[in-house]
Amino acid sequence: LQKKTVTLADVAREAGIDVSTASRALAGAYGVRAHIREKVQAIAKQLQYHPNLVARGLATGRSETFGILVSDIRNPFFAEVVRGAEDAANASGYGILLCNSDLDPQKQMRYFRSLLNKRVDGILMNSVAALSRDQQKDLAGSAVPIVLLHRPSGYRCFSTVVCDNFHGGCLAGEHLVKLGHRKMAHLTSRARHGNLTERARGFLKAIKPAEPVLIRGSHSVQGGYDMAKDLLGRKTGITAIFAANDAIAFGAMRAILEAGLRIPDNISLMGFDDVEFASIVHPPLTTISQPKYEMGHAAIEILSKLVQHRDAPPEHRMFEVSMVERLSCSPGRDRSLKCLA
Amino acid sequence: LQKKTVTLADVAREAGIDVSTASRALAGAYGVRAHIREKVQAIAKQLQYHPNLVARGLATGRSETFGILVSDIRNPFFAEVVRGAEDAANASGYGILLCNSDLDPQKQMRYFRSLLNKRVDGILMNSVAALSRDQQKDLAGSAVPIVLLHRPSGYRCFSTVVCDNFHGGCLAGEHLVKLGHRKMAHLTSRARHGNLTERARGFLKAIKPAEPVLIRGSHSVQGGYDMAKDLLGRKTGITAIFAANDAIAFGAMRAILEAGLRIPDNISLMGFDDVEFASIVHPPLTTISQPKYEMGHAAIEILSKLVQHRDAPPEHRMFEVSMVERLSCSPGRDRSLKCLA
DNA sequence: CTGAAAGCGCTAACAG
DNA sequence: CTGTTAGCGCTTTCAG
Repeated sequence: LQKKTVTLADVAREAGIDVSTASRALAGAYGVRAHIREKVQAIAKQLQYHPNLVARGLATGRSETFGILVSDIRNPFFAEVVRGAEDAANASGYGILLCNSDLDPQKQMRYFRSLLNKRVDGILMNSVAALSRDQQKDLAGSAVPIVLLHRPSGYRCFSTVVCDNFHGGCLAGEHLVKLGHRKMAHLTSRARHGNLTERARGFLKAIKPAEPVLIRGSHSVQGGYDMAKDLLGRKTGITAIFAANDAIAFGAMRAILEAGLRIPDNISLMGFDDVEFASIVHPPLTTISQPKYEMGHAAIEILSKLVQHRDAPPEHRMFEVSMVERLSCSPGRDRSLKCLA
Repeated sequence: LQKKTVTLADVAREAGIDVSTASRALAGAYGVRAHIREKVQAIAKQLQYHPNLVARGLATGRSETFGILVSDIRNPFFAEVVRGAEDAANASGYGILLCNSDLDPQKQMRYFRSLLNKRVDGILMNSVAALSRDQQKDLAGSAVPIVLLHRPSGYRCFSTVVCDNFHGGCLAGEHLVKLGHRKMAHLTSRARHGNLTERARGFLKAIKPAEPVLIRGSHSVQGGYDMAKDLLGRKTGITAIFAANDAIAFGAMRAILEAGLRIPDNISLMGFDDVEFASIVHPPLTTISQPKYEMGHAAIEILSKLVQHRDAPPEHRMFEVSMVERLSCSPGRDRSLKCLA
């Protein structure tokens, strides 16, 4: 923490040896006599030597840094993933360069480019779905390992970390059906979005032969609010709602309460993700839980591995989901009459 | 995005000039004939040249990167601040290295050190309160500009970005008093924490001569839950609670509801921060709003300025707060009898 | 205005 | 085992 930074040359001079020897001595032994290594290490500590990682990066071609490109860190889902990623990175001596893309293709590509220019050793992106075919090809053509948080439709050269979205959708559907619900709605994204599509597929399959009222909008709190308001205005007589993620569910919750209805008495509500606030809202939200922190962690582990073995094939990890039952759902069949919607 | 990276030397060779000239040409003119500059720029684009920022960093001593050291990005408050910071950084061509310290002094110092080793151009830290005198001196002694999100008690060499916590506390107190509350509680942190202390001071002053029941714990959702549970168990007869931040308020909210009480009918509740979920919980939380995004933005602006003028004095910016009134508070005086607490 | 040369601090082949 | 020699790719004096 000194003003005048001490370099490896200083250490070497003080020890009366060459910088290359000093480098090796500090690098972790191998090919340097024990007593001289210890001496160098002692001097390094005494002089408070700290390697200039920029210089090392230039010499080695590795920056000991990963890039993370999410749509918005304010989304609690990503915050959790990023935290898991950061912890994993830190444990392996890596740093994290954070970028927020808002899923804007332009921004995404610009950030990607700048991460490349900074010579990151790998990149974790939440989605390439908004990118054109050519843009995706550009990413694929770059030399850096990339792991995605969804299954891309096209290129197979990306690694992926996902949860079992399909199964999650099934769990939600099965739960609501078991509770006796027959007329249900599903609130999901308008945009093409691999994960949410899978959730919808699982849900549809599970509630068959029933068919949900399908509403599409923005997969955000505001979007959930808008969709639910629209839904309630239509008087469809549904008794339960499955929101494609918790944010949508929170928005829907507000719309439902504002409409003078009660959860779960009049309408049952389920979410997906299990963000922290799912347990804090009132009523606490029944939702499908995915291991966000672990997924971020796993993504970085994959990148670390890929850095070691440059030629290793992309890796794919799928995490199990589970339903966490709280208080936002109740039996549906016999109550359907009471439904004011 | 090509496999074989093209260097400045490639561009120079193609243009038939020296790398130094090419460097200047791309750097932004100055001292190079217009037509040759354009030629170089054209070739650079055609060859898809992208500067290696690690190399540039080594040469210039600047990394075009800021470090951000927050306790936990999963805290929505910090997510918002970081997003503002990232946007500001990006706008000036900077990147953001994100670290989560959990306010653990060891971790904090380790991260700080590693940011220094990566040669970041400045650091945004949320707090140094957990650090010892000596550790703070270490930070102060480093050459990088540092901006803090609170007023440190000791060293004056840090820049700061804060909101008017004292005034925010006053606003909360005045509001509750105006509503007729006389017996109130304040839920705050156990740890020394500049910002929260200020809020408490403002609150105390505003409700004078009334004296609040003061409860201390962890400034988190769980902490709020525990504190409120403790409080309600004591049967103090309070009719309103001012939580030192929204997280505490959310926890308190759950404890209150679990105790079979209603907000605001039995107990009024106020928070501080105005995170997104303050408007989503039920009832929506009345709280003191501080401009989180703008504060992160401002912090980076200060760092950018400090990078330019290395010798400029530390800068201090205080942001105004405002009360946003939602539905978690109601008149207190005549209801005090109804209070079951 | 432009080229030559030096160097940022470190690593990595290659001799000795 | 250790020192010598080359760079990594870029910026930046300093001459010409």
